[in-house]
Amino acid sequence: MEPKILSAVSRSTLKRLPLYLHVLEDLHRRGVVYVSCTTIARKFDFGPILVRKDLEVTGAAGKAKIGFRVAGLIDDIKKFLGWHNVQDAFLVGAGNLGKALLGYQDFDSYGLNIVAVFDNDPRKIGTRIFNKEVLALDKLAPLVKRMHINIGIVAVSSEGAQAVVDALVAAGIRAVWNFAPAPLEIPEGVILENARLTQSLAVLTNKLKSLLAGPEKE
Amino acid sequence: MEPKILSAVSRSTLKRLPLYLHVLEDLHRRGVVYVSCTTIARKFDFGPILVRKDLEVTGAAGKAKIGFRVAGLIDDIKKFLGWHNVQDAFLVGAGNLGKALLGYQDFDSYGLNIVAVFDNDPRKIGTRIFNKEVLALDKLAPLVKRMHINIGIVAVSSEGAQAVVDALVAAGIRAVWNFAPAPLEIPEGVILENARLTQSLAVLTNKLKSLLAGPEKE
DNA sequence: GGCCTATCGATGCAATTTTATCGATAAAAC
DNA sequence: GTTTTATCGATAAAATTGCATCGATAGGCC
Ligand SMILES: NC(=O)c1ccc[n+]([C@@H]2O[C@H](COP(=O)([O-])OP(=O)(O)OC[C@H]3O[C@@H](n4cnc5c(N)ncnc54)[C@H](O)[C@@H]3O)[C@@H](O)[C@H]2O)c1
Ligand SMILES: NC(=O)c1ccc[n+]([C@@H]2O[C@H](COP(=O)([O-])OP(=O)(O)OC[C@H]3O[C@@H](n4cnc5c(N)ncnc54)[C@H](O)[C@@H]3O)[C@@H](O)[C@H]2O)c1
Repeated sequence: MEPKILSAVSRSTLKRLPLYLHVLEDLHRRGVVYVSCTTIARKFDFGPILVRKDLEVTGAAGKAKIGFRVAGLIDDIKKFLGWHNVQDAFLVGAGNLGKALLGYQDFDSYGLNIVAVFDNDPRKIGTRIFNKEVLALDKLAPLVKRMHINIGIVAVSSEGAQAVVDALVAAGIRAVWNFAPAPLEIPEGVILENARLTQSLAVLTNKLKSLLAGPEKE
Repeated sequence: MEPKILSAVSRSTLKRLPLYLHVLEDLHRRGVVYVSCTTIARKFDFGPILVRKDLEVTGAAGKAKIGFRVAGLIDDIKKFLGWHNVQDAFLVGAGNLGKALLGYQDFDSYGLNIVAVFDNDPRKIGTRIFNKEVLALDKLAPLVKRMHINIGIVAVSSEGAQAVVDALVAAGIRAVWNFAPAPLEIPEGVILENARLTQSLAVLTNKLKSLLAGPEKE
């Protein structure tokens, strides 16, 4: 079957695919060749039918009784997500979070490669973090064009975030991955995706509140 | 109206509440006293009705024509999320991400306060990060009990994550905020919430792939 | 003061998302 | 070789989520 092209693919499905990928790569490392949706679903709190429906969008095909070939499935998901070819990206903001992102080894297996860091703090410009030199913002636009960069990562404070996004867009960036909590504006035709940690935290603390308040009922 | 208690509150709603909070706190800083759902919704790509429905669960009440009192709404959301009282939390994993989390100033406004850090790397134990000493894992259980800690944050590598969660649960932790990509098992009655950056990245790269492949169609 | 307009809050409808059902198929068991 | 069982793939049902409508209300306007 062909993978879905112009994305009627739901966000929920898209967000579950990397979960499967992690499980699959673990199985692959352990030498497992075939896997069923039932086996994958056991790792999560939802059922095998949902897994099957999700995998459908990637174009992967399984066989009755034996399931999907692990290696093939990994390839299909990665291709569908665009992780089979690693994309170069620019990072803006060399603070605490920026450093962590720079030092993260695994991004390449998620199709991402941070090739340069920018900051507006003169004390940081010129220093090296994880063997990458921190560059001034006026280098951003020419380098985006010269290196044909599509992805910009925003890890600056909330106040600076909109200005940084505007600069990235003006420079020709096609997609922005934003870590600041502020809601940002972006023109048509450019992708904005927010990595909001606090959303996850909100779910946690709310559940915890209920748990601590009334563990007797359910 | 009373806030919803035993949570039939959807995850989607829960995840939008912190977004509103950020907008509201911005308005509050700028001296705005009343705000309507329409105004809030303008910052996002969904409508005022959804905002109103979301706010309903917090128990906040607005007035016709003028909307909600900003300060009151902030309080109501924070109370609903459990962010009005700051909870102490333990962090396990003093690596790149762990350092970033430790250095994050704003957690207290999200109801979280990291009070101690643990690691199993003997070279890290005893060092100080952001003025907090890195402790050995055998200190974990007694301190959880002594300090009545409810929240554990996992920022260790995937391989170590399950063992760390097990240790946290054994020590009496009630809720785990996990940053490792591995799917973890947790017993009934303990909350597990995964902060998965790669989910957000998956949405981004997939959209970008579609954008780069066919910008002609929509 | 009466009318107009923006907004809330409630109810009902539409779309999306998840779950269940069922026949087909391929491997395993007997 | 036949039966049994696990799984896929498709379709249909159920549940959830998001959206629209409508009356009520409070403030602004004439
Ligand atoms: N640290 C975390 O764990 C964490 C967690 C969730 C969200 N965030 C968010 O990520 C962002 C960064 O957090 P952080 O802890 O790294 O903050 P930080 O203060 O340590 O770093 C911010 C960096 O951005 C730079 N900067 C600020 N404005 C800039 C601009 N206009 N142009 C270029 N550079 C600019 C600063 O010089 C600094 O180096 C914040 O918006 C924060 O809310 C951080
Ligand atoms: N750095 C990032 O930007 C980033 C982004 C997304 C997810 N993550 C995830 O967060 C986790 C941590 O990432 P990182 O970049 O900080 O890695 P890291 O290697 O820098 O840090 C891991 C730390 O955990 C400690 N550790 C390992 N096993 C342990 C155990 N069993 N008990 C106690 N401590 C243990 C190590 O000593 C080390 O200090 C990983 O699972 C990673 O996949 C990181």
